[in-house]
Amino acid sequence: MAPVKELTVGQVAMRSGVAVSALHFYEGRGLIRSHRTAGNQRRYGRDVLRRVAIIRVAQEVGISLAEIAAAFHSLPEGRTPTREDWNLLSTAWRDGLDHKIAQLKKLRDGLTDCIGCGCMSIDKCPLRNKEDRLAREGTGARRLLVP
Amino acid sequence: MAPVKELTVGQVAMRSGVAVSALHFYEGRGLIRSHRTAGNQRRYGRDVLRRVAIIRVAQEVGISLAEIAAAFHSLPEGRTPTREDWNLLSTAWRDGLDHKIAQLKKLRDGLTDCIGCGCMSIDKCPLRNKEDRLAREGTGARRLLVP
DNA sequence: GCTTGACCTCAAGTTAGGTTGAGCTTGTAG
DNA sequence: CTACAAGCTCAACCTAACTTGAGGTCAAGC
Repeated sequence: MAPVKELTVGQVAMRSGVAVSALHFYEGRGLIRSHRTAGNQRRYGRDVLRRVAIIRVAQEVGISLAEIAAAFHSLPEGRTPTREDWNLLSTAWRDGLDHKIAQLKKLRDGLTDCIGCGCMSIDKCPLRNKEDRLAREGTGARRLLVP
Repeated sequence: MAPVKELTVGQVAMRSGVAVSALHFYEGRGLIRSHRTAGNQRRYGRDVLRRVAIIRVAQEVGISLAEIAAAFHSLPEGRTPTREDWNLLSTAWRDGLDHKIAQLKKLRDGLTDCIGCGCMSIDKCPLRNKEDRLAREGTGARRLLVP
C-alpha cells in the first residue's frame, strides 16, 4: 500500500472545520496526536479527521473533552485504530449515548406530556418528579457516561 | 382553589437538587422568577420546579442557559404558565431536540458503522464526511437550536 | 535570496456556568 | 428574648474550552 499522505495542521483545520488553535489545544489534552517534521511542524495521520469529527459531534451533545479523552484512551497509542479499536470505544459509549437519547426524548416528550398536566397538577409531571426523587435521595449534580 | 403554597429558596434547592447559589444565578439570568417577602426573602411559585427540571435536563444534553432563557421567554411574565404556554415552548424546541437526537444517534450508530470501514476507508465514514462537507462550505463552529 | 504565508511556543484574555466567603438581616424554636 | 439556621448582596474565585497576541521559525515561489 502506498503510504497515506499526511496532513498539516492547517489542512486538518480546514477539513475538520475547527481552528488551528483548537487542534493545538486538543493535542495538549491528549485527544489527538501528531508527529513533527524536521522543522518542528505537526503532521497528522488521516485518523485525526475521524477523531476530530467525533470530538465535535460529542461536544455538541454535551460530552466534555475529559470524557472524550477518557474514551479515546481505549484507542491504541502507536498505530492507526482498527475496527476492533473503534468497536471498543463504541461499546464503551453506547450506554451513555442511549441514556442521553432517552434524556432528550424525555425533554421533548415531557414537554408534550406537560400539555396534559398544564402545570396545574405539577406533582404528576414526569420531569419534576424525576428531579424531586433525586432530591429526596440527597443526590447532587450528576454526570452522564463514564463516572 | 386554595392558594398554592410558596417555596423558599432552600426548599426549591432541596426539591430540585440544585444549589441555592445556582438558583440565584438562574434568577439573575432571567430563567426563573421570584417575588420577595416583607423581609426581602425570595418566594417561588410551584412552576419554578418545572422550570428548574427543564433547565437541568436541557443542560445535560448540551443546551446553553442562553438558549433555555430564550425558549423560556415564550412563557408569560406575570402568571403561571398554562398548557398553551408550555405547548408553545415545546414546539419551539421540537426541531432542535429532534436534531440533537439525530446527532446522538449518528454518533452512536456512526461509531458502529465505523466498524465496517475500520478507518481504512475513512472517506466513506459518515461522521468524517459530514464534517468535511462543512469544511468545504467554509463553515465554522455551529450551534444547535435557535440561532 | 528574499518575501510571504503557514507554523511554532507560551502567556494572557474570554465566556459560560457556577461556587465561596464576608458581612449583615430574618424568622422561628426554645 | 435570644440563639442560630436560613436568607440576602456583592465581589472574588474556579474550571472548561478556547482565542488572541507577541515574538520567532519554516518553506515554496519569484
